[in-house]
Amino acid sequence: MSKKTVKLIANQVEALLKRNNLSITGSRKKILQIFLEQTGALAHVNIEKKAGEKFDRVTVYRTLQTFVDKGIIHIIPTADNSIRYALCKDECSEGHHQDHHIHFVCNNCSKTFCLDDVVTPEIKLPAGYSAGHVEVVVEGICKKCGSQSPK
Amino acid sequence: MSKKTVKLIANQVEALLKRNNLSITGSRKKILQIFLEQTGALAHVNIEKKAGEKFDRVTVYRTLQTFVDKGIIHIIPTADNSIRYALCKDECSEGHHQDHHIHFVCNNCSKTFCLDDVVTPEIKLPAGYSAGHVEVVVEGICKKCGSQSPK
DNA sequence: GTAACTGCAAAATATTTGCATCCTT
DNA sequence: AAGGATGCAAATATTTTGCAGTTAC
Repeated sequence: MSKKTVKLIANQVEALLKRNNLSITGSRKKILQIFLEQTGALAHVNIEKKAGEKFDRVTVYRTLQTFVDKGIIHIIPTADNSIRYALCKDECSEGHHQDHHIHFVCNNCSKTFCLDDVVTPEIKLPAGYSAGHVEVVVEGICKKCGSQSPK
Repeated sequence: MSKKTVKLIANQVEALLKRNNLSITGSRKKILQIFLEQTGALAHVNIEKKAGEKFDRVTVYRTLQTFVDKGIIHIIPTADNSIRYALCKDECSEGHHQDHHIHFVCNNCSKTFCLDDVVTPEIKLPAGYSAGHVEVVVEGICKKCGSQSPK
C-alpha cells in the first residue's frame, strides 16, 4: 500500500469518527483502518488478530458495538453462527441503517463481502405481513475463485 | 392438543426418523416432537427449555447437528448472533437441503418462522459469480402482531 | 452382540460486567 | 476538569471433546 493510500485512509478514519460524534481514540482508529484497508467482511476474531496484541478483547467488542450503533458498520448474519461486520455506505446514520445491498459468502475462499451493486429484491409477503429490513445472503463461488483454474 | 393430534405427531416423528435411518431414541423423539408441535423456529436455548430437564445440553447439541446433517431441520441465521432451527419440508434429504422459502423475524413478538409460500427470488449477480444457496430473512411485523390493536 | 447414542466431566471458546485508571476534548 | 474510553479481572454463557456406561436393533 502506498504512502498516499495510507494517508488517505487515515483521513477517512478521522472524518468518519468526527461525523459520528465519536472521540478519536487508538482502538477506534485502528479498527476502522482495518475495515478500510480491505474489502471483505470481518468476524470478531479476524479483527482481533489483525489488530495484533494492541487492544483488549473487550475493547474490540465495545468498539464494534459502538460502530454498529452509529451506523458505521453493519452485521452480516451467516449460518455458521459467526456474524461478520462490514462497513456501511454513506447513507447509513445513527439508528438508521440503509443497507440495501446483498451479501455474498464464497464457498471456496470463505470470504464474505457486500455486493454493493446488487440491490435487495422486492419480496412479496402474504397478506397481513409488513416488511422492514430484508437481508439477502448468497452463498456460492466468487469472481476470483471462479476465474482461477481448479486445484 | 387433542389425543388424536398427539398420536399423529408421534407417528410423524417415528416415520421421519426411520426414513432418515436414525435410531429411535428418547431425545430424538422429544426434540422432533417439539418442532412438530409448533410453527416457529427455535433457538438452541428454546429447545433445551421446552425439553425440560430431561436431556443433557450436549445431547441437544448433538441431536440438532444430526438433524441438520440429515436434512430434517435447517438453520436460519439472524443478526443477533443466535441461530435458529426450523423443520425442513419433505424435499430435503441428507447433504442436500432444498429450502427455497424465505424466513421472517417479527420485530414485535420476536418469533422467527418460515414463509413456505414465498420462494426466494432470483438474484442477478455480477459477472463471474455463481450462486448456490440464497438465504432471505425479512424482518418486520407478522400477521398476528399486525392485526392486533396497538398496546 | 455391536454399533450407535447418551450423560457426565471438563476443556475450550465466546461474551458480558464492574471498576479503577487513563485519555480526549 | 469532566465525561467517556480503555484495560484488567472475573463472572457468565456457549460450544466442543473424551470417555465410560447404556440403549436400539
